[in-house]
Amino acid sequence: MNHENPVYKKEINDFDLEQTLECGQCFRFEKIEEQRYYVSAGEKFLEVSQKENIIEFYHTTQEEIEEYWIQYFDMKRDYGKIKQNAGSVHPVMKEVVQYKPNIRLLRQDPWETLLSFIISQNKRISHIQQVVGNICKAYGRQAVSQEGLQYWTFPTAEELSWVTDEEFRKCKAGFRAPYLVDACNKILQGEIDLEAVEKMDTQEARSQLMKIKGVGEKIADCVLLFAYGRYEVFPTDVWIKRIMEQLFFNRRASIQEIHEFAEENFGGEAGFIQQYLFYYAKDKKIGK
DNA sequence: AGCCAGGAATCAC
DNA sequence: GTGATTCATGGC
Repeated sequence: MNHENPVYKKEINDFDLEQTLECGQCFRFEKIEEQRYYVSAGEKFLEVSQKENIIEFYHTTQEEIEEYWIQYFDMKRDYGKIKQNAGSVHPVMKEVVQYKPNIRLLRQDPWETLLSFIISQNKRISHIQQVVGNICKAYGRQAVSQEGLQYWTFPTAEELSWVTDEEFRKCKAGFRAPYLVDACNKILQGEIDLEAVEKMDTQEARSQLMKIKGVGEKIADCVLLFAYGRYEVFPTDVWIKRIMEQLFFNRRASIQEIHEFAEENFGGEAGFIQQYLFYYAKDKKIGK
């Protein structure tokens, strides 16, 4: 591999590659060494590395970088400002931000994000990765990167149209297998149009996604945040619930209470703050 | 061995 | 409407 000549090289602040890829928002990455990864996303593939505040891309083209990866890594956003705001919305958030969460919100493909987060329910990140990988290997297409490395694309709804409950179980999807079948059916029959969701307001978009079996509020919000850039949503899983109870409530709180609190206090940056809290909670093993 | 995982469907009340 | 139980699988 020619590591002297990246296709793209950029100085960028408030960005940690490892944190960004391994924080549980995406699942198709492979660590090569410290701060060097293969990343698959939709039908695309990339090698990316970081040294200090320099990010480098390999196995891609200038054109693909401009039309895809810049947006994927949300590279044009000033995360210094985001963190500054996050630290000032509430006294407790200062500590969370001082914990150096240099996570960027990836802008991912809606279909891949939807299926990945259906799989995610009641699973740990490493296991989600396994199942998503199994599905790509079984039903995606084999492709070759710019520098001749083989990888698997994420299968489209069409490519999954013949896949049964049983077949998804062979990929270790378990009880989520029928949910995946339902997602494929609703997309293929046009009952849900993932492109149309882009234009809907967030409430309507959420209720569209929740028509799919196995998609509740939390998974819908993950898709809205990670694929549609709806930064006002606040996906509330077990970790977020625990950390919110500990930092802001000092008691048990319902999901609804937490959402209301996030809306009032975090506003349009709730999604970023959610990622910071998730990182903080997991790293400090809150509630474990 | 038993517990739990970036939850949601289902049933009980 | 809320609360407990169940779901498939793997890792600690």
